[in-house]
Amino acid sequence: MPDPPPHASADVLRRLALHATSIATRQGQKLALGSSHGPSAFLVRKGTFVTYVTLPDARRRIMSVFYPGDIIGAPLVPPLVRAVLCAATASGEVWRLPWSRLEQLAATDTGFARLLTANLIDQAARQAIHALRIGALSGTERVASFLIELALRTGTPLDRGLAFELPLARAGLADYLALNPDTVSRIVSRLKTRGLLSQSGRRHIHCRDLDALGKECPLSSAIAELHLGARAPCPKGADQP
Amino acid sequence: MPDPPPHASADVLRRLALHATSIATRQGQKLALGSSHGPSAFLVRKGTFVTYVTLPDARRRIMSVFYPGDIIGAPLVPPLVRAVLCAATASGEVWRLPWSRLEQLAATDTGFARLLTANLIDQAARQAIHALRIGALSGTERVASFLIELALRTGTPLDRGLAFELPLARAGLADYLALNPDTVSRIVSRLKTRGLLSQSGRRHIHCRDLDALGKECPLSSAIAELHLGARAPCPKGADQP
DNA sequence: CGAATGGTTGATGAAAGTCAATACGGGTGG
DNA sequence: CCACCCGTATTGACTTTCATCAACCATTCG
Repeated sequence: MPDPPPHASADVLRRLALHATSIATRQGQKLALGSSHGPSAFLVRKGTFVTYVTLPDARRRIMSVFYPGDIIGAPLVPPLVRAVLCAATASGEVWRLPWSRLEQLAATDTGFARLLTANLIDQAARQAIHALRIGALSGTERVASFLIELALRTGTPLDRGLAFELPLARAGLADYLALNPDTVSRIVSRLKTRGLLSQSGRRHIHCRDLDALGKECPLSSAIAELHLGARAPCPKGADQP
Repeated sequence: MPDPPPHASADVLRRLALHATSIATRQGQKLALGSSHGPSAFLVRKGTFVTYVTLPDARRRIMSVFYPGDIIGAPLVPPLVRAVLCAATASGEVWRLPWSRLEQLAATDTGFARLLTANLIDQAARQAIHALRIGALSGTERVASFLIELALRTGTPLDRGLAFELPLARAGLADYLALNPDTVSRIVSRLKTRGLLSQSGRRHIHCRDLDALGKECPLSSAIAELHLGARAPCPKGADQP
């Protein structure tokens, strides 16, 4: 770990809260990356969010998944292809502020600047891992690596393993992992048959033995290193801007 | 284009030159991303460079391609998997300086800070395009999109088209495009047969009609938008640090 | 000129995509 | 609380694409 985990200190958050508006989100809600007042920045507080683009031939690709603590800046999202920020989980919360305000804060508030840099570097690393996932792994390996990521980031201990919610439906998983919905379904079924996962309802996954799942993909140790330190969501202390 | 093209102004470069060491590189030369003095930063002056990682199962993946004007910071390269920076073209030149020095410069020199930010955002956009390339395009589309990128970035006008050098051999192309060397070879052959490309020697490509090549891939307009503005290599004016 | 490296190409197989029929889950209204 | 309905998920049959292996060819460099 090059840097301490990106735990926003409560102080920094309190200062940030002075400039931000809290937004409660529902599943599928889209958030404009910019308005007439210029580009926006978002801090994820609760839930999972994704950015996606739609290609000329109507294919959709999910570019990134964001977790609590992540900072999303309109200028950092692919500026060419039309990108959309969208709430993935049933309920979520983000803080929004103008990108210019965020830049200003970064210039004047050392604590915030450090937080921002650490988070952006963390995101770049995740992006790199994801590029590897898509470019170098088989379907099963891709699914396994993402499930491990979700388990470590968002999971809660249960019965000697981890339980977590899928922030994406089959089609969303497929769009993120560069696979087909049918293929994702087959792969998940196979993992369940082999006893590596169990599912209750459509979105609840329980993985009894994360190490066994880790054996399914060559990137598991890198993913563990990245996400273990970052597990804690935003610290409490500045709950309402 | 959100920002002016990242032409380093000669002034900024002159200031940067005071802190940097020039390194002439040959094909395949590896550059350490950090030393005992801490992480390094590089500014590409001439030639093409790549970063790659080697997966546990010995597969190699090229993560990024860098062109003149790009700034490479050790902390920004995937910090988990062991990454290597490597000169791709026969001869190249980079300036190296300690990452801490670069940070310091960015904090005190507004012109340089702007240059750095613009370049990092440009790189992020290219990274996003590349993720799309690998995740959403077929083999032929991937190859076409990369050739268009190279033509626009590094090509010189020739006979109503563009001529350029491949910075990577077949295996390198394959590692970057998430394909097999054999498959890349087949695809390039097919493009040549169809008259979209012609090749002289092993690494010289001539594309008579870039629009025709553009029709082979859905991302061509995004790529054109990104790379057209950035064609000019580093301006002259501070040639030796 | 000849060895070595890298490129091409054909035959084959495995993995994932596509299409279509069917099953399930979760919400709604009776 | 149950029955129904819609959207989503699963699964099978088939096709396409790409990877693999192996043999052969072309460049380049000593």
